[in-house]
Amino acid sequence: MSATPPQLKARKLPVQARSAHTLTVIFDATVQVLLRDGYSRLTTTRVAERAGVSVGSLYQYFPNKEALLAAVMGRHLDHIGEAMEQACIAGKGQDTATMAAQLVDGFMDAKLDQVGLSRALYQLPMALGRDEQAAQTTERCARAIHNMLASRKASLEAQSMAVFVVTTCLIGPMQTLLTGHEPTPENVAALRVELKQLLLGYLQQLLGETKPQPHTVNDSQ
Amino acid sequence: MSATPPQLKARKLPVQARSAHTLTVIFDATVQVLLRDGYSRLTTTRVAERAGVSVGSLYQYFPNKEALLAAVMGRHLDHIGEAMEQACIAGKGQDTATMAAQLVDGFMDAKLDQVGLSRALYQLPMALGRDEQAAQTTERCARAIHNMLASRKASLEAQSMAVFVVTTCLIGPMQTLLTGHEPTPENVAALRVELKQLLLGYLQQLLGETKPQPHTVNDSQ
DNA sequence: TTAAAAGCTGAAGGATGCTTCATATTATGA
DNA sequence: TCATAATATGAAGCATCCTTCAGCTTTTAA
Repeated sequence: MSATPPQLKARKLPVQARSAHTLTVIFDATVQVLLRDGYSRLTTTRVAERAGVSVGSLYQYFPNKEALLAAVMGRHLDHIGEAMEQACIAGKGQDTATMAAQLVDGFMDAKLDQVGLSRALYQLPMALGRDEQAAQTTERCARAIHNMLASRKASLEAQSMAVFVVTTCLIGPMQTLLTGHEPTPENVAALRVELKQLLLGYLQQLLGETKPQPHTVNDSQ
Repeated sequence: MSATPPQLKARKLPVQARSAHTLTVIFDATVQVLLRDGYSRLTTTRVAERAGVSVGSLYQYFPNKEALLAAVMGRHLDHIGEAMEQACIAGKGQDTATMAAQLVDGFMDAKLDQVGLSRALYQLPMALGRDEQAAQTTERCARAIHNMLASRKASLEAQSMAVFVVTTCLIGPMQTLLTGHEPTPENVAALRVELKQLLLGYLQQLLGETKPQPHTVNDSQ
């Protein structure tokens, strides 16, 4: 199922405690370097240095730099996947509000108890300057959206997080769609419909068109 | 406002038609290389080659490779920003369904009339193999979610796009939050609340707890 | 105790790729 | 027409960095 390309497979599995430790420090160092220096300055030498091991050790467990990154990302993705599966099991058969809460908390918790790694991986593409641009565009869109919504409801100042959600909740679906196989017109059309439903429901709540749905805000942790 | 770091600024602006054309072909070539060969194989030499100009020409307009990427991404972001502002203007003062439709279509159209570029930029981080992993995790989460929802509603087979939206709509907000400044606990808590509202509303529709909201599905293009 | 296995080291090979600059070509406008 | 500015060229310098490997140290288990 998880068919990892051959060049990305681990070269050797640790058998002694010593090497398991080495593997751990290499992982940690990779994340640190990613966070402190960014992807473009992540070199095998630098990782090894930060980890306090020699480059040779690194290459004992990873056939190449790419495999190292793949492993780090794989770990994180597994963590997310695990968390979501648990959340869904916990939500199974429950009421809708609980399901929603499980999904949100499951995802956010999983991301947040690996904040450093999460940030590093998201920023992976955004070498300095580019993430700045992206942030500015988000700001710009948020302003425009706030402005539009203010035409219908004056007291939006306290709702900046809601505007933020409106601004960003379309990103994930589109990103995922576009990252996969070239999207078909049918998929695109279907996605349009669903996203409109998604936003419509949320905006109606936000603009006070529906009475607040009865649900307990389950503040886990 | 758009404070581009000095090393990323264009080195020289075209004054003759000839150089304007050169700039265009360089942009196009960059996108092509990004799509065909991926980020890791995007070299200035290769871009110049594909563009049919010399490397020197490239460096006449961009101080370095990073600036080239920044420019390409900047263009795309501007396009998105522009589109969203227009959408918001069009939606201003309209009914909620229209607003939702404007936002969705505005965003999707903007992304889609630069599909190639969109895909290239999203994949930028995901050198071969890593995007595969990500896709698998999405699949995994979608299955879990489908399973959970099926405990409440049997006929979900026809709703795969809805499940997809549930699976992915949390990504954007978290990604954006984490990519910016280190998130505060207050922001995190507020986001939890909002995302639960977002999902709750959508899930209620999906599970048939609310009568379908009256809204015209505005199929632009 | 000791041979074999596992793990570690880091200098150096080799490849790649960014960037420069001296030179050549083309365009402008007086 | 001609001087000047704009633009284009691409070989080569320079730096970086991935990766290997022969030898050394530590652990295992017999």
